[in-house]
Amino acid sequence: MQDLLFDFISKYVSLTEDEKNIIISLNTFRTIKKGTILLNEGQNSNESYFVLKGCIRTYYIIDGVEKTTAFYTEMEVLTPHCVISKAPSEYYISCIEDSIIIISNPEMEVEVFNKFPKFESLCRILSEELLAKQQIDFDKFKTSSPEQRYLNLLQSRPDLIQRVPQHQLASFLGIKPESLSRLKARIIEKNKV
Amino acid sequence: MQDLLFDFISKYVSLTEDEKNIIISLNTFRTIKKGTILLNEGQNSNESYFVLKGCIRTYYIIDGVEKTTAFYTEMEVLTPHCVISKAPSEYYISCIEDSIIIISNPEMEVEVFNKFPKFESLCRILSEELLAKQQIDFDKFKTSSPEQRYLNLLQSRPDLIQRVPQHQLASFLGIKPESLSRLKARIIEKNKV
DNA sequence: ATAACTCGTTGACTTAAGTTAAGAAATGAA
DNA sequence: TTCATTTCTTAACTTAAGTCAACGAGTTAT
Repeated sequence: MQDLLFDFISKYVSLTEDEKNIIISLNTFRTIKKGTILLNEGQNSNESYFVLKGCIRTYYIIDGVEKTTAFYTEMEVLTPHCVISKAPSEYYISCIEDSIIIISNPEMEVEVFNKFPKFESLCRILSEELLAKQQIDFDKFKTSSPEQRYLNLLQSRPDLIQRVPQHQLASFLGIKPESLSRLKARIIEKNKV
Repeated sequence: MQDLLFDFISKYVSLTEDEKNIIISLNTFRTIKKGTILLNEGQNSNESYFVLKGCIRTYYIIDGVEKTTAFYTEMEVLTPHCVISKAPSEYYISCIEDSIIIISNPEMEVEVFNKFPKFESLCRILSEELLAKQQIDFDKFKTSSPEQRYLNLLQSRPDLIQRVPQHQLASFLGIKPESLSRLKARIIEKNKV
C-alpha cells in the first residue's frame, strides 16, 4: 500500500530508505468504511486527507439540501478550509467508498519539515500545482454550460460518473438532479439523430 | 511602495533588514500601463505576478469571444498555469489599470529559497491558503445562482464592480453581459416593491 | 416478505439565461 | 468638436434550468 504513496512522491522528489521509514513510522495510514463522516459542519479539525484508495467528498447542507462540491480519489489531497482558517468548518467530508486514507496534521508536518526540508519543498510544489490546476478547472466551469461540463467530465474523469450517485454528480456540476437527468436524455437523443 | 510588500509579508514571517534588502536588490518592481498584455495565448512564460497596485485579469478567447475568468488586485498573486505545466498558455493576461507589479520567476525563487529557506515556508503557506480559499470560492460558485453570485460579489469585492467593465464581470460570474444587465434590473425592481 | 427509503426519471409548468438585433450612453481618438 | 468604438441596456424570442409532483426500480431495515 505504501508503495502507492512512494511512487507518487517519487514524481517530485527522491526519498532515501531512511526517509521512507520515517513516513511509515508516523503510522498515519487508515482504512475508512464507506459512509464514515470525517468532518462535520461546525467542527474544528486540523486533519488533512490523502486518498490512497477510495473516494471522499465534501458537501454542504444548504436549506436542508445536500450540495456536493468536490470528490477526492486516488492520489488526491484535501486540506479542509477550516484547517487553514482555524474557523469551524462550513462543510462536511464523508467517505463514499471503503477507502485507505493518510491522515496528517500541521504539527506532524512541521516536525517532518524540520527533519527533512525537502518535504516542505514537495508540499510547496504540490500546492502550487494544485492551485494552478484548480484555477483551470474553475475557469472551465465558468465558461461552460452544464451540458458541456458533463461532457467534459465524461472525458476527464469518466470513473467518477460510474462510482458516484447521480444526485451528487449533479450538484458537483452546479445543477439539480432533474436537470442532469434531462441533460443526459438530451445528449442521447442528439446522438440518435 | 516596497512597504506595501513588506507589510503583507510580515503577516506571515518576519524579515530582517538584510532580507528586505535582498528582495529590493532583485529589482523586480515594474510599473505597467493599462492595456498591456502580460501573457498571450500559446505563449510559454515563467513569470509570476504579484499585484502591488492596480488590477490584472486572465481571459480566454473562445469562439472569438473574450471570457474573463479572474481578476487580481492589490496584494494578490498569480502564477499562470503555463509556468507550472511548462505548456503553452491557454489564456491571456492583461493589465486593466495602470499598475505596479512584482514580476518573478522560478529561478529567482529557487535562488531566494536557498539563501532564505524561510521564503519557501512563506510560499508554501501562501499557496495552501490560496488553495483552500479558492476551493471555497469555487464551492460558492457551484451552489449559487447567477443572481446570488452577483449579490455575493457586491458584498465580498464591491470595488471590482466599480473598477471593472460589466461585460468582463459577466463572464467572471459565468453569464452573458445581457443577462447581467437584466439581473441587475431585476434586483432594482425587487427592492422598489 | 413487506414496508420504508433512496435514487433516478419523466412530465407540466415557471423562471431565467442564451441569442440576436437594435439603439442609447460613455469613452477615446482625430 | 466630431466621428468611431466600446460598453451597456432593452426587447423579442428560444432554450434550458428550476420547481413540484408522481412513479418505478432498487436498497435497506424490520
